[in-house]
Amino acid sequence: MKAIIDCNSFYCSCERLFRPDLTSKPVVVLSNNDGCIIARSDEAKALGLAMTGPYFQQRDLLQKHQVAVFSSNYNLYGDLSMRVMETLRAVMPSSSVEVYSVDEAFLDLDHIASGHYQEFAQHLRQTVEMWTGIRVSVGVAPSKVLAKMANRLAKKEKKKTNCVMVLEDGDHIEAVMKDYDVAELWGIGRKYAEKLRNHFGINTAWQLSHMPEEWARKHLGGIVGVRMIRELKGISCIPMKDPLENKKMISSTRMFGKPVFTIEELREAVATYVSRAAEKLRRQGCSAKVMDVFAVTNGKDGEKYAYDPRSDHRYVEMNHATSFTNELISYAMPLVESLFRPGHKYVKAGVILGEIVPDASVQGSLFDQQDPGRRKELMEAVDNLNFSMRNDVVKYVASGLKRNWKMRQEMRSGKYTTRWEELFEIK
DNA sequence: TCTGGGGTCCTAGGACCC
DNA sequence: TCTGGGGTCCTAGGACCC
Repeated sequence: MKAIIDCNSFYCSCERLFRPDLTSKPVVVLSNNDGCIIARSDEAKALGLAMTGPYFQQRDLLQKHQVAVFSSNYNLYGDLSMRVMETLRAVMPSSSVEVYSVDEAFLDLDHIASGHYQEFAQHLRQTVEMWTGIRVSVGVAPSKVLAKMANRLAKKEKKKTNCVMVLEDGDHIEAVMKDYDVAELWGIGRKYAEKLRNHFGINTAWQLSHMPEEWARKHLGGIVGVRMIRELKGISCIPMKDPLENKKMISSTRMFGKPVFTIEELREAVATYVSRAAEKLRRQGCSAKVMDVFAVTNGKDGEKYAYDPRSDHRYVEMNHATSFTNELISYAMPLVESLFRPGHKYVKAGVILGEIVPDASVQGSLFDQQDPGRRKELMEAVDNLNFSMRNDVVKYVASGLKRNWKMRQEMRSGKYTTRWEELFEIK
């Protein structure tokens, strides 16, 4: 059996942890740049606030109902996420925990005897809440897809289910699936949902589960669709992922707080993103061989916003895989030069690192001038300073000092758990 | 003039997730 | 005025090879 454990309105719960006065009040958290609403508490959902709705369009409604609004505070969420995951690893055999996202983990329950799932899931839920203050919901079922379904149902009826739903018995599963909208399945997005409904008259999970595999292969993304059908039948075929796997691609991209028109500013921004991506790369002990830099323009007046993040990009394969910030920046800058077009209004830029390999297997270059050992120490020192003090306490000049383009974050809460100077105070 | 079949590798793009 | 960021996996199709 598989379980998925999922934090309830995670970002909102994190904010509330340090603002107990907001318990059972509506709370929302905004995306970077304070652009969209990306998390809503139950109370905010009840007010009819749309997920990923643009903030400025809903501002009136938010004010009218005195909703507490926060800019996203990823340092805080990341730290609390780690605590939740550590709790799971303490209660479970740690190899059976797959961290799936910042607020979710799949669990392998093979060590639990049939008939004890409910009890175990409740125990998990209570332990996480007690140790971290974060409330979670648990779904248990024979496959990941069905566990996700159970989890969603548990969340929908928190009172009735006490945030846990176990789907074990065949009749129970059938009854639930007959009533479950196919569009809400994990793995069925907007496009497939439309196609299923309009072309094939499939509306429920139950109907979908009875389609032939060959049909799924043809119409539902090939092997992905076949797996979906099997998972719905309770045959687990989406494996648990190895937690030690490294990322295959690392990126850092941002909308600008204000549009950028000059190459100097674009250079600064890209150098900053390179630094950030390189940090992530070093954190997983890897180097990258290729780099892609892109910039998104906002057309001329009246023209539709071209939201293809790769619409204008340049790509370089480096002499050898590296994770040194200065080296990566020196590869990135010529890309910016060749990308930049005077007179354009840039609204976003980013960098993507690819062909990522563990440091241990990087081939040294014959023509390397600097001693890589020394540079490694330098990078570690920089990372440590930036981690323990304040972000970007040490940075490269190329990444700029003024940073006019930096994103807006007007309502960010304190980094209560990761920065001494922002420690939570009780008076 | 006639002009195969099988394989691999790469990239772009589409779909999905949170 | 103002619409996020960071990923994954899969397929189709082109280029190239023998």
